[in-house]
Amino acid sequence: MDTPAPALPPHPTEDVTEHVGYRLKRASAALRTAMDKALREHDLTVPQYSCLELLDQQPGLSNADLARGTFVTRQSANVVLRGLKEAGLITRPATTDQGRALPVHLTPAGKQRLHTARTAVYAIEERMVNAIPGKRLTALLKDLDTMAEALGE
Amino acid sequence: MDTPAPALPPHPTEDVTEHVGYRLKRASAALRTAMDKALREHDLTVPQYSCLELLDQQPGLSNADLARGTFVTRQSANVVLRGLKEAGLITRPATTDQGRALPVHLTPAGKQRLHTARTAVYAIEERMVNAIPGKRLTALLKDLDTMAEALGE
DNA sequence: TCAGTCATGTCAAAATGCTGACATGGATAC
DNA sequence: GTATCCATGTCAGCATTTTGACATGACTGA
Repeated sequence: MDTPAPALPPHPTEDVTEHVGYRLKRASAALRTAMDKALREHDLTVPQYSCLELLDQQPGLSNADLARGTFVTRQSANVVLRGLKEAGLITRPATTDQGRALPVHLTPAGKQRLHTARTAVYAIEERMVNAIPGKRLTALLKDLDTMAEALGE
Repeated sequence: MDTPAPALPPHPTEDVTEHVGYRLKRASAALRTAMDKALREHDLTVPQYSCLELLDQQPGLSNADLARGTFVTRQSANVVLRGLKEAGLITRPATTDQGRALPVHLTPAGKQRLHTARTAVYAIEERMVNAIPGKRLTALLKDLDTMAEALGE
């Protein structure tokens, strides 16, 4: 009798909390909570911060671009942008010559706010990164990417 | 002149999309979307499914327990439970002898619904798991856990 | 006994996000 | 040219989730 091993079933445990999905959600929720708390002191929400960060690196992104980049719908992104404009952190033309996409840019105030908030956020990410063996970091990043792609329709 | 290397900075890239937080969010969002789509055919939302799954493994959990287990507030969990009760998938006493916590249980219909929906969800998780080198799965699970703990105050 | 603390359940209001729908500008096929 | 398709921005309505607040039951320490 030698079936090589009890052959851990494809879905190993009956304990949901052992599943990848659960762990993923848990880690993600923890990050979200930590960022939320940290950003509150800078009067920013997580989606707002995410938009600022993307705009800092790629000025001129459109609403739809930002929606894709922050993993929400165009409609949700639109609301975020309205808030950021209201706060004077971004500019957005009412019209454009070419196409429909309206390019968004950070104002000086926007850059300022982002730069101060960033230190708080980076401190959080540092806590995360330092907690895992440096050796595995790149593998972790790759695996997260791989999973995301495997699910992308 | 021989600084040993460009000495990859503690926060390696200026590209946000390379950060762990971004990848985490991306993977989590992809999973959420996939589950949402799959569960819709079973008339369940992701939080509803999560509650059913937890209750199947640990009958008698309270609303607060489920809130912690699904990473939402007590108030949100309460709304979810109301929906599940409305749909006849769970039972929840109006009062209790001991304490305030009201134990929730699955109805036969609840178990039934869970079992059919589960196959759809497991198929998704399978896509995820199969995409990553089996060797790294346990390390990945551990790292996700480690990160969550590192952030939990 | 009794005051203080904690966890639970719940109400109300606000914020946030999504689905569905529509109009417009651009690109493409014919 | 024109018909079709796609991406964008936006409106409206609905669902979900959170924050803030309050009352209740249980435990603890004085």
